[in-house]
Amino acid sequence: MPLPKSIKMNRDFDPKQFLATIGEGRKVVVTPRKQTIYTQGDVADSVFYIQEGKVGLTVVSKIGKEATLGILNGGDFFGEGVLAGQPLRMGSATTMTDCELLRIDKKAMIEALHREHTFSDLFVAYLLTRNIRYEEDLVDQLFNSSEKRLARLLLLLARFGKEGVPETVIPKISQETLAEMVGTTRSRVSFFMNRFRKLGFLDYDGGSGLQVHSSLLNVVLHD
Amino acid sequence: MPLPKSIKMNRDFDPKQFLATIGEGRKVVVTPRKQTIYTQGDVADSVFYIQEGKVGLTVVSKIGKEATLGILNGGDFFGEGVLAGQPLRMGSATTMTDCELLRIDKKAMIEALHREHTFSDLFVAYLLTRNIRYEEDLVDQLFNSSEKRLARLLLLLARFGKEGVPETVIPKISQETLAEMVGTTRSRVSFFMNRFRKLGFLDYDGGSGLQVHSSLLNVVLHD
DNA sequence: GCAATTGTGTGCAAAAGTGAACATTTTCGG
DNA sequence: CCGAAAATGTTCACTTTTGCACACAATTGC
Repeated sequence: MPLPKSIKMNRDFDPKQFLATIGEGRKVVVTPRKQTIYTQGDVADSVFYIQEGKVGLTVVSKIGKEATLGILNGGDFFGEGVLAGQPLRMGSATTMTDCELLRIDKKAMIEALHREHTFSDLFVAYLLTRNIRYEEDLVDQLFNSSEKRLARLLLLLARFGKEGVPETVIPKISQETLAEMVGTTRSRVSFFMNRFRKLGFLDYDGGSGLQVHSSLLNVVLHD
Repeated sequence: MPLPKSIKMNRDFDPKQFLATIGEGRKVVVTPRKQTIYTQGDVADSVFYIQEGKVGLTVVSKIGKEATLGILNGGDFFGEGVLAGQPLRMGSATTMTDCELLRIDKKAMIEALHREHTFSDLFVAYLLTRNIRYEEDLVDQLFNSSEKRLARLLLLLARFGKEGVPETVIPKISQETLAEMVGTTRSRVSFFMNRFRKLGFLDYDGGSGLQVHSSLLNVVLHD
């Protein structure tokens, strides 16, 4: 096998081949949307891999405030903290769409990582991109105002479709969730969303999703 | 080899044994403190491993604001973004003490990860703990006020020595750096530091390091 | 279809945080 | 030991953010 130029995330990875590399201790889980996969505080003993669908990761603070740490897609892992020895889930995982997940026992996961390079690479690639994303999110929090953070989030959500397309539709997401991701209050999100709309940076009218004019919204970020 | 219960960070890892597993493309680098290892925007072609010393990671925003993303210690890696295909350094790395680093070419790193399970485990363990730390930092930013964030940071810095010791000395770190890590202004840090001192949560008098009374400072976090 | 829930648009006072100024105090190289 | 440079303490006007409140949509589940 030729040595790769970098450790690549292979999103066209064939699930069936993948399944074959793990013997016991793995199970396909199919869930409808808005289903809880695990809850903050649960005993942790497995890692999940998303074959299909979107999963949201959230945390609740001592005083009941809620934060959304990220939205994961097909090809992503979650609950991997258990591999570092975390005995309990530090947050909750909920499906945001109908999902097909792969639940892998901790033991089977460690075994698979040792046995299959393809799989190990896939996992390391995921960890690296996740690290980069967390770092970017942290920098965003440290540098930017809530208005800019919201603009960035909308751009990130929009870019999930295609590259280079000037405007994209964002599925459907409540201002409450946006607020939890940006780290601000819902009223603030409502205020900025209306501002962006008035400035023509995006369109929405209660119904369905919202249309983001990326090139225009970008102006907010770069001041 | 028996299968481990979890992927453990092995901080007693023998550097010499480690060196042996990597052929060409690795080099021991010895630097005095306050030395720049790489700067934001540099072309990236290698990963670093800290054998000895402390390294700070910083980022500068477009408007010149500076943030410190973390302080790494012996056994940590940095610059690993290159493995995910990042062509340029997204931040700067600077030694905070005299350091002994291992510089590993990207190619040699990927090779080593494929060849040596011990090394691969070490790296994956590092990525996992780093992920957890970033996640915690992000949650901290989303939930807590700057006073609490400062308290948490001081507790984290203090705990680096021993476990269970009620009070510990933090080396020496400027309020400026603390501010960059907490994500606030220096004047604010000065204000809170004095408050903590008046309340007897910590001691310092210009000179040397500062003494943190962990159990007392903990009160700030838990309100 | 209707009631109950969930989402949105506003306004506003109080709290938190910023940024810049200026006075001291410490550190450190020579 | 001295003076410059770095670090710290303090103040203050100004901005941002929060945490409510309340009035209306829009959606969902009987």
